[in-house]
Amino acid sequence: MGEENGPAAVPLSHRVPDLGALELLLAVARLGSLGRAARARGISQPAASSRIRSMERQLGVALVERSPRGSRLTDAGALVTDWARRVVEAAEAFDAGAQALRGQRDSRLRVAASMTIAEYLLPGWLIALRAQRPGTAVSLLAGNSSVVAGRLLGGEADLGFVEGLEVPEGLDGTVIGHDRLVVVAAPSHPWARRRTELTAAELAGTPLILRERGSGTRQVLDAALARHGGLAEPLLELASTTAVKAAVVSEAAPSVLSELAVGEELTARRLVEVPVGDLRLARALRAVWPAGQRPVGPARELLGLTRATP
Amino acid sequence: MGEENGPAAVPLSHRVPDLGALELLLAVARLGSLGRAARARGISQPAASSRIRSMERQLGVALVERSPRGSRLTDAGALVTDWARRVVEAAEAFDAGAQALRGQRDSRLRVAASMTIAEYLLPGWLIALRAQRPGTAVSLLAGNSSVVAGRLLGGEADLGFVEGLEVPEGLDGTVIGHDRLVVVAAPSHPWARRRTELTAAELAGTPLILRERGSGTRQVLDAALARHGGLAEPLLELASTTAVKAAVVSEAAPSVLSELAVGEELTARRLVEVPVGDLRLARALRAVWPAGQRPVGPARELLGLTRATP
DNA sequence: TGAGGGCATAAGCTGGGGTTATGTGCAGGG
DNA sequence: CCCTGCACATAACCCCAGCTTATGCCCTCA
Repeated sequence: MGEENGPAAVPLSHRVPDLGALELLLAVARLGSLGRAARARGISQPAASSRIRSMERQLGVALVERSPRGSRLTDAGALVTDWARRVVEAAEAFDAGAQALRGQRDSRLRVAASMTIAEYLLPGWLIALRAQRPGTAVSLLAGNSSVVAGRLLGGEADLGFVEGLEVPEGLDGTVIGHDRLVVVAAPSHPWARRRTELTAAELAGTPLILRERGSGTRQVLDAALARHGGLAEPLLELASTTAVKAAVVSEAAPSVLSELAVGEELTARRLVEVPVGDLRLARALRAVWPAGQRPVGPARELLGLTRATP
Repeated sequence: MGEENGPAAVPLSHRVPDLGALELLLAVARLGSLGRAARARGISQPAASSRIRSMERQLGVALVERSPRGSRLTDAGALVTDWARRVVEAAEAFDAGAQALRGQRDSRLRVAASMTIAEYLLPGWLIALRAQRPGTAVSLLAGNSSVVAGRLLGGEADLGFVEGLEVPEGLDGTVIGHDRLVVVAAPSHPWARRRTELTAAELAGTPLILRERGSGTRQVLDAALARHGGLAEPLLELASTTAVKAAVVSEAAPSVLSELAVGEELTARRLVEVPVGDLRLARALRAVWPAGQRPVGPARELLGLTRATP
């Protein structure tokens, strides 16, 4: 630090237009005119005009082609708009999650969910639910299986989501998916080029980069490899999934992570999955509710949205 | 419109903290203190304090637990931080792409890429390149195969990326991955529950939701299904991939889209892939360069980052 | 040729986010 | 035991990004 580091020294937030500008750009792309976009976003036409223009100045690229009959995106503008869409989508997920987190006890739908589900899946469901039943107030509480069970049994939650091998006592549930743990390595790692499948024993014998002991992922891994000689001493123990991913890419050692956490890295090939022949590292993801009380109303609605794989 | 629509009427950008605030929150999570986070982001401690506080007010949730010896995230704060991380990551990709788009002709590395690659893959590569060789100025031009070839042969680009069946005349190249087209349906669609694989003929005979004629995806699909009776009249033709995805979810008709475009939807199970037995809808993604001139310097560097699947 | 849609420019206001200066509370060492 | 250090909060002030209204120009079409 303290070192002049080129343009990278300017923080991200000064180089990327703010969400309002990105949303406006999407509206222009969709509606084909600055004025219409302005109306759609509830601002005046000059405001939209100036905002787009200052975004173009900031990025140093012409985004829209203005004409007396409307505005079209330039080629560069189309590309920028696609990238902007991903930012806005992430912001929508943030918003959906945050709104549920704030949700009061008197919400119409009170959800209790495990961390993994709350983090990766729930925001998407909430967006879908909002599209389907706008105005449904949802509240979210995140915690482990016993916390979820407690809330449901105490009548403080309407629907729960847990990951694990069995349904907690006193609850009914249905499997809505699986959290598969996958062995991942950097594309440059030898394991990424193997022609034969990895064996569980090999995996157990290799020092990995892992979350610290106690994390859900780590526990599953420990248990699954117990019969294969037990997990070798980790090469590195880190506190967050993000840190683990970064280390895998750069440190050239493999790791085992939830498929949900590395989905994007896998499709972009920043990480590569290494198949393991004799090991299935999967936990069921379940929706749960108090035994005998099948969900009704909004809970039933949400449940329907999650039932991807019956 | 014109209708009071509850809290949803407030635009997203007023309900989601701006990027600066999200970055600051990540810094607090990482460093464990408002003051340190403030220094890391180059602002004063009171500014950080007030920013975090106003974010908590905006979200209606306590994010950090202050103590005289530092600040820890609350449970809700950890969740919010995870969601925030995804927004910031999308913004980083935006920034990397936009910066390359602005890049001048005298950049150290001039890249020409097809739309699909520029949209989905290049930003990630550029982030990795920046991590590995900070300060490398990159310029990006997006266009179809012949545009890319023209730039390379004219000496106006150092490295190209194209998708397609063959390497353009005058260029050498290497396959760096595959753009697989996948049949996708809403989880509620009958195809999502099939126990048998779809056949190409069935697919060809079913009205789909598609991009309009002329899009790259559409062309590949047309060609591949020609021998199976040709594509049925589409149920709906839409202008953007996003619109297609939305329609597939709600209209309950399937579509065929690039794996890159639906990766996230698949892992989150908002969409389900339907395997097709007798059809491989894959295009190679290739890095290309003028015949005989193997890339050197930054181009070689970038090429290394993309060689996920040799 | 006049009306209307679409974009740009100008002038003025407002508030969010920044700064410096200063206060409070707790821990640990001399 | 008190003093010093660190971390956070409060106060007072400043600035500019982004908004609004008013207006002008350009092009198209009836």
